[in-house]
Amino acid sequence: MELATRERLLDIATNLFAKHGYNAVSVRMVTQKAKINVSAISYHFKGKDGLYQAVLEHQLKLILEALEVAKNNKADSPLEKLSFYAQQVAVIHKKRPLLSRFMTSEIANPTAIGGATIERHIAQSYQYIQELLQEGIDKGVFKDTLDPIFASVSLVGILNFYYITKPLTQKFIPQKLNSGTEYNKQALEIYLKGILTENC
Amino acid sequence: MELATRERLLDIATNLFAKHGYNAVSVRMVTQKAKINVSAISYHFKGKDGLYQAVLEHQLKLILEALEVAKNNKADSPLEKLSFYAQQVAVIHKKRPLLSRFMTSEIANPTAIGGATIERHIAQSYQYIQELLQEGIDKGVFKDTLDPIFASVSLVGILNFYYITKPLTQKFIPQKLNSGTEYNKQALEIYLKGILTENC
DNA sequence: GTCTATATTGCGATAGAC
DNA sequence: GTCTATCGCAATATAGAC
Repeated sequence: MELATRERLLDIATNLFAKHGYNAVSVRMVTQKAKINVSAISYHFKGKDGLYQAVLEHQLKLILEALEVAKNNKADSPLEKLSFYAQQVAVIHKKRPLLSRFMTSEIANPTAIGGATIERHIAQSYQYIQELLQEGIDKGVFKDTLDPIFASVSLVGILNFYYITKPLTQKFIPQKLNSGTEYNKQALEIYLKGILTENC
Repeated sequence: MELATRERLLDIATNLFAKHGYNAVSVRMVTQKAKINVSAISYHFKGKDGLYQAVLEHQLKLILEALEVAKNNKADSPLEKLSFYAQQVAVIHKKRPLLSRFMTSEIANPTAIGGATIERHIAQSYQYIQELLQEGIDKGVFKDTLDPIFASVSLVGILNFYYITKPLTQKFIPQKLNSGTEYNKQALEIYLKGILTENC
């Protein structure tokens, strides 16, 4: 069974936009790969902008969903919440292997279509993490010398950089099947050991 | 005294390419800002590709230079070498505030002009860091459970992510004068505490 | 829903005058 | 070194036939 034209276009466009970026991809490329006429883009998505927006929405959807799930962990300690959040990051990257491309591309060179949307997603993530960090500092489990803002950047950075640079590093870093999960585990270990108060 | 045309074009092109990326910038934009005719690009740089290449070369030059300087620290311990390297990262970002834009853009969507060059620069940095980490593990100062490859990604990530996301986060993260240096200091602290063997 | 045909705009490059 | 003028091409978009 073949995918409906709209879904096929969305799939092809996702891969092309992820690899080359919005401006380097023409709607002609997309429709040629889909073996359909150019005008199909306008019919299904009201133009190139609409196509890109549809792609982005699908890619970003999981972020806010995961954030909502994380926020419902009321019972846990800040340490456990941070660990759960980190795990969610790995899950999302596994489900959406191209997401980091879009995020990175929009961070470096925001487009009129995606820039504000991505900014909103990142801002919400940072806010949640900063609250967790502050809670941990107040409770004495995280070092009180920490700046929660800087520390939130460090966490997001250490957790995501592996995926961001993956298209580049996979040429000189051997890839195993569950590397993402393994990286995530070690990165979180380093980070948590780095922010916990000494108790020995 | 005005800058020579060539330098003025280089400067304007650097800012435009950094902000919008290679494909979103036309040579007409550059020359209009410089208040000079389009054909000047071909005259001075043999076309748009040559212009972008000249911009990239200027931006990247400091990376390999800093790496050479770092490698000449034969006397120090792995711990001190890592700290020195981290400090160099902050220095480079201060000298070239737009460098992270180019790196990030090329990582997400490599161009035919810059992709391979950036890859080479990053690979060399990773190799140096991995050697330091291995040396530290062998000497017993870094945890022997560390994977030096993953740990090198974590270090590069935690050190650079602040600069990568700066264009985006500066809208909701208050900026101080020497934030870069301060971030760098705390990030390195977290990372080093995270990889050092416990000795208490 | 998919096609052809076409309108319009902007791109990079360059020959040749000054 | 800088300009004008122009070429050739590819881009997005859309009206209208099927």
